[in-house]
Amino acid sequence: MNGMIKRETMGAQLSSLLRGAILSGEFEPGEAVTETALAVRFGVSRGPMREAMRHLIDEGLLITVPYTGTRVLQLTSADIDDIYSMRICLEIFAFEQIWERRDDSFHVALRARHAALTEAIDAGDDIRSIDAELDLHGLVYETCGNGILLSSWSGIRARLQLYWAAHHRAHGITGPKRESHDDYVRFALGDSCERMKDEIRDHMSRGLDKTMAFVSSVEV
Amino acid sequence: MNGMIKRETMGAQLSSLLRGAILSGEFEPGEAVTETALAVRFGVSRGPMREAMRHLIDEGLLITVPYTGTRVLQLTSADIDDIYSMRICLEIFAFEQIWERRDDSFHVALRARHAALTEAIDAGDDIRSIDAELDLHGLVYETCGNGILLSSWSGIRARLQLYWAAHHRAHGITGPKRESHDDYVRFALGDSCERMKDEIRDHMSRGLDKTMAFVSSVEV
DNA sequence: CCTGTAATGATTGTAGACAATCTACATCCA
DNA sequence: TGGATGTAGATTGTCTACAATCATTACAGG
Repeated sequence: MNGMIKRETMGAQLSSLLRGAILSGEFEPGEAVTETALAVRFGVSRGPMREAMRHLIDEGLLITVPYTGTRVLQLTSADIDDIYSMRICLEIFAFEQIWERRDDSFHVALRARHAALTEAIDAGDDIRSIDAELDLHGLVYETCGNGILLSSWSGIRARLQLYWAAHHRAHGITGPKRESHDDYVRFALGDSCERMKDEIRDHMSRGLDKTMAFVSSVEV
Repeated sequence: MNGMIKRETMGAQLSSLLRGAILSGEFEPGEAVTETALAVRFGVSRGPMREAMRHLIDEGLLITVPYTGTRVLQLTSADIDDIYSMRICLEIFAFEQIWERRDDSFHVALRARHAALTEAIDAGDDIRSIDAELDLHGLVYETCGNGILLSSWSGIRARLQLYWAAHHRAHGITGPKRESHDDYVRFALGDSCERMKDEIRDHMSRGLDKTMAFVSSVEV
C-alpha cells in the first residue's frame, strides 16, 4: 500500500468497500458484523472502520444497538411495499421536473444505460443486471440536480439492491428481463409526460408483483 | 452528572445538542466549526464529538472537506426552490397514503400541534413558532410509518429550520402568521383528499413566495 | 512587482489502550 | 424446581497521543 496516492480518506474508501461487500452478499441480511472483525478483514484500525460503519448506519444499510452489536439490514415485505410506493412518487416527480429540459445528452445517456443493462442481461450476470437497472432508473434523479431528491434515491437504491441480491442468492430469483425496460426508455424519450407517468406506475406495479411473489412464498 | 443514568451514547446526545446549537443560531451558516473547539465547548473528547459531527454531515447540516475543515451548511435560493418542490411532492404523497386511515388519534394530534403553533405565535416566540410549524407538518409523515419517507422529511425539516432561523436573525423576518395554518388543518381533517392536495400546493406556494421575497433582496 | 517555493500552523485522520455496557450462562438459595 | 444473582466474555464506547494533509504566509529570485 506504499506507492498508492489517496485523495480520499480511509473511512470514505472503507464505506464503499463495505457497501460493496454487503451488496455482493458477503454478509447476509440480519448477519452480525463487528468492528474488530471488519477492521482486520480490511487491514485497518477500528477508528476508520467504525466511521465507515456509522456512515452505512446513517444510510440505513446497517442497524446498530449501543454497546451490543451491529447487523445488516433485514427488510420486511412491508418495507418493500413502502419503498415501491416511494419510488413511484419520486420517479414521477423527477420526470415532471426534467421533462421540459430533456436534451440530447439525456437521450444519449439513457440509451447508453439501457444498452449497458441489455448487455448485462445477455451476459447472464444477474448481479450486474440489478446494478445496471438501478443505474438506468438513477439517471432521471441525477439529471434533476436536486440534492435531497438524490439522497432519497440513494437510500432507496441501496435497500433495493440489498434485497434483490439477497433473494437472488437465496432463492435463485432471476434478474430483470431483456425487454423489461423497452417501454420505459421509449416513453421517457417520448412526447407525453402523462404517458410516462402511467408507464412508471405500471412498471413499478409489475416489479413489486414479481418481488412479492417470491417473498410471500418464503417469509416466516 | 454523577447520579444520572444514560441509556443514550455520548455521540447520540452530542448530535442532538449540536443540531440544536446550529438551528438556534449559535453558529451561522457558512461558519467553520472545528472538532477540538466543539469538544471543549461540550466538555467531551474529540472521538464522540467527531462522531456527532459525522452524523450531522450525513444529515446534510454540515459540510466537510478532508483534512481541511467543516462548515455549517449555507443554502442558496436554488436549494430552497428544490426543497419546496420536494415538500409538495412528499406531503401530497403522505396524505394520499394515510387519507383513508385517518383516525381519532390523528385528529387529536393534529389539533394539538396546531394549538401549540398558535400558542407559540401568540407568545411572540418566532423560533419556537418555526419549530411548531414544522412539527405540525411532520405529523402526516410520522403517521405514514414509512421509514424512507420520514428520513427524507427529516433532511428537509432540518434545512428549512436552519434557513428560516438564520434569516430570522439576519433580517428580522417574522415567523408564521396566526391564521396561516387554519385552512391546512381544516382540509387535512376534511372529506376531500383532492382539496387537501390543492391546499398543500397553495400553502407551499405562499411559503416559498414569502421566503424568496427576502432572499432576492439580500443575496449576493 | 510578480512568481514560485519552502516553512509554519491549523485541522482532520489514524492508531492503540482502556472503560462502560450488554448478553448469556452458571450459580446459589428459597 | 424456579427465580434471582453474580460472573465471564464479547462488543461497543471513549480517551490520549501521534501522523498526514492542507491553507497560509513569509521570503527569495526573477
